[in-house]
Parts: sequence; structure tokens; C-alpha cells
Amino acid sequence: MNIGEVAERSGLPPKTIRYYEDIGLVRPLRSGNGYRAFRETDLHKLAFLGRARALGFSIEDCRTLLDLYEDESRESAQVKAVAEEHLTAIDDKIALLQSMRKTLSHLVKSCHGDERPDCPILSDLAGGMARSWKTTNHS
Amino acid sequence: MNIGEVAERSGLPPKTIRYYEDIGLVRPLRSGNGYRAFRETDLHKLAFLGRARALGFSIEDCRTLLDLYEDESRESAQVKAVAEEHLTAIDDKIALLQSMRKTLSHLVKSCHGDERPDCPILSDLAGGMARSWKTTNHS
DNA sequence: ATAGGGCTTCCAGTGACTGGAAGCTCAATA
DNA sequence: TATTGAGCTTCCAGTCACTGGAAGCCCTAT
Repeated sequence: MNIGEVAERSGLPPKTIRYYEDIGLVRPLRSGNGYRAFRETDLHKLAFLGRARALGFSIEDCRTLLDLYEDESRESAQVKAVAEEHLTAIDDKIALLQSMRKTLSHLVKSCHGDERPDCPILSDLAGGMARSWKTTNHS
Repeated sequence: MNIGEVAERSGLPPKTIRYYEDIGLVRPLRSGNGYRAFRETDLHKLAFLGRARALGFSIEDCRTLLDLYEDESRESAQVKAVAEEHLTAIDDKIALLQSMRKTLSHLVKSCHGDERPDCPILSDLAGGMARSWKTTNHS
């Protein structure tokens, strides 16, 4: 299999596949003409990587997971530990984004968004303590 | 003010402040000894940047927001547009993470996590179609 | 013979910093 | 006065996971 077919069948761009070879995640053979010659197992690995990446695992996690996948004597606890750690990281990211979202949506709602220059979004960024009550001049 | 004091008062690391100068977000003066000499306005800008970054705005968004902040004739609609676009991007990221989270937490729950090698997490990554019913050997 | 598409390598850029090295300045102490 | 040591300077390199582009080889079809 040439890289184009593997790309199509794995869903990964050729560039990414070459990159994965660069960093040692796959080791395809070479044909006489210098083209990469992928076996089914290579395709399988790449598809594995594609799914792991789609779940947000880092490349290093992917390397670990692939190693565990190939290790017949692995303990499922090892896999679970990697996944749980990643899950925690995802939860942290979600929490951070939701806290940003909360503040931001509040600010967006409080901005009239017309041709006038005064804007509670900028006031908040500028002052940190400027709130909509201030922009509506309750002082 | 030297960079150390500005760092402390703005909450940004000195490295970051130098970087912000590099890319033209702030333009502190220089003392005779070559040290950066920050004015209150520079500190103000840096604090603005810190808050905007904490809300997840990109550096380019920050540049735009700072420009709008300094532009007396801005229209609040411009600010609101930037913020709304960013809010949409945040929502997209949250949605993506939550979909990862859902799949991943399902997989984690289905993995017994002991010393045995068989693991639905790896099965899923390997096959895409392998499900927990398969790991419990209903075939 | 030529055109095209696919393949190769290598280099550079992305975003937003961060770490580290080498060296200058300044204030306080011995 | 000499010497610490902290703080400041610049510059270079690395992070993460690709992605784009250039230059050039290979293969097939016309």
C-alpha cells in the first residue's frame, strides 16, 4: 500500500502519516522505488492512532497506548490509568472553558452592541472591577 | 517601573511581558541603563491583556481589543462581534471536549482495570466497533 | 515526448510562550 | 574597595502536533 491509500483508509493526511513515521509511531517498509510500503498492521496502527487522537490523547499517550496494545502481558489497569488521567485533564479543560464562557456570555449580554463607543466588555477588561452596574451609571 | 514590579502588579511573568513587547503589544520606554521603563499606562495595558488572555482571547484578538479600547470612536458593536465570535469558538471547544469525555468515561467505566490484559479501551481504539458486549464475550 | 499526479526529502512556520546561557547593572555588605 | 547576589538585558532553542511549500524523482497514459 502506498501512502495515499493508507491516508484514505485511515482518515489521516499523508503529511501526518509521514510525521508519525518520523517520530517512530509506525515503521512502514520501503519499496524499491523508495516509496513507503505499508502493511495491514501499519494501517491498523494508524487507525488506532487516529481514534486515540480523536479522543484527545497526546502523542506520548498514544505511544504508550500503542505499546500497551502490542504488549500481550499488559495489565488493563495500566491502560485505565492513562485513560483516567486524560479524562481528568479533559474535565479540567471543560471547567476552565465553562468558567470563561460564563464570564464572557455575561459580558456579551450586557453590551448593547451598537454604534456607541461605551462597552462593558472593554470596561471589564480594563478595570476588572468595572461591572454593568457601572456602565449603567448607578454610582 | 522595572519589569519585575510590572510583572508582580500585572500578574504576568517577565518573559511574557518581554514577549508582548516583541510582538508590539506594549512599547515601554527605556532607562539610561537599558532597562525597560514602564509607565502606568503600560501596566494598565498589560493587566488588560492578562484579563483578555484569561478569557481565552487569542493574541490577535487581544491586539484588536486593545486597539478598540484606545479608539475613542469605536462602536461597541465591533467589540461585541469579537467577543461573540470567541464565545462561539469556546462553545465549539466545550462541545468537542464533552463528546470526548462521554466516549472516554464510558470506556473507562467498562474497563475492569486489574492485572488482566483484556481491555475494552484498547479494543475500542483498535477496532472502533469493539464494544463492551464484546469484551464480556457474548459472541 | 510530454503531461499529470503521486511520491520523496527538507525547511520553515504555526501560537504563545518558556527555559537557559552569557553578560551587564545595581544595591548592599565585608 | 571588592565582592556577592539579585535583577535586568539579548539571543537561541524547544514546546506540541502538525501543515505548507519547494525541488525533484517515479509511474502511467496519451
